[in-house]
Amino acid sequence: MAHDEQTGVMDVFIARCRANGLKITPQRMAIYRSILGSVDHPSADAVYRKIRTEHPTISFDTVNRTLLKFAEIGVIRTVESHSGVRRFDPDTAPHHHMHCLQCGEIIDFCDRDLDAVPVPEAVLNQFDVFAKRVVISGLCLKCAREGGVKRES
Amino acid sequence: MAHDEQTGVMDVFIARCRANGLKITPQRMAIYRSILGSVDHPSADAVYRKIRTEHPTISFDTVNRTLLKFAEIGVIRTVESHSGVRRFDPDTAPHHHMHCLQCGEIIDFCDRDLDAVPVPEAVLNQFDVFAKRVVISGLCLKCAREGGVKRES
DNA sequence: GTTACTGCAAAGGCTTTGCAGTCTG
DNA sequence: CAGACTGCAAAGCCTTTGCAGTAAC
Repeated sequence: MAHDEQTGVMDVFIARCRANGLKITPQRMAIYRSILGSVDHPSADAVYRKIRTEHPTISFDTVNRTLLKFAEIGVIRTVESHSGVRRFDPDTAPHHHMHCLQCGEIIDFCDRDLDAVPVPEAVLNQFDVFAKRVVISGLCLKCAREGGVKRES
Repeated sequence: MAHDEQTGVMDVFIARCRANGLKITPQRMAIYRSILGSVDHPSADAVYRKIRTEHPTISFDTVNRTLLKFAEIGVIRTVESHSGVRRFDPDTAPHHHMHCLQCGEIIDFCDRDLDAVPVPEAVLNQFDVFAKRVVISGLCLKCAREGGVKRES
């Protein structure tokens, strides 16, 4: 990511916070910068452990509360998960998920055709649609090689 | 549901258990029958509370363990969730979800066109696909009426 | 009779809440 | 300076684990 692009992203972030009445603190800047660089879908704990290397005094609670706040104002998202642990997604652009039933990994992928699938009119009538995504469940290559899940087809 | 149809469903269920080496117990029968009648996506606790009215002596642990076992052998599914509480889905046929960001409700809907969306070849090459579903995020009518979420577009 | 399941209890993990001190605007 | 944020600690849920007794096959 080029330096001016990074600056631009942070400017948008700051404007977004201000627009929602959130104060700009060093912790929030660090947390946002950290999660922006994540390609996976980290849990609050994963973000905490990563950020701790640069900001040893930050607390887990601040990280967790901040991530929830960010999700609330829409600068990040929470992703659907089967594991019982909440995970966050810094990518708010439309994209889709492959979800491994064995290891729980969630892998992003993009596809213009899937982006374009129409929302049925019946849904539009009874729901205020913000976003849509295709979620594919199955096994990642690694887990498939290791023998798959215990399941009858 | 007609009586013979109900019987048929239970027969399939029993055969499925036997094929996976699971014993048929009154608890398992009751739990399966209970969740079959659910149109929502109950948590283990919800199933427990519902089943308790008919089987006051059943324990929460049995319900929870049984639901996990059922999901393992594929007679039910777990659904992706944002809330941190695991939820189960008795409907193993392909269908899609509307997910309310405010109240967390997950509403099923069916759509032939969405069932038919093709999985990209790039995904097929790096993933063993079991199922796919379209997940629509937004607000249900009730929550939309109550003012929606705090979020900047 | 053997193997697996149930129910109870305890432990474990993640998330949420309350509060005093501190910092942003 | 006022209101909001941070960090610490404790409490709250939900889920998982171990074990003895019991039931299915």
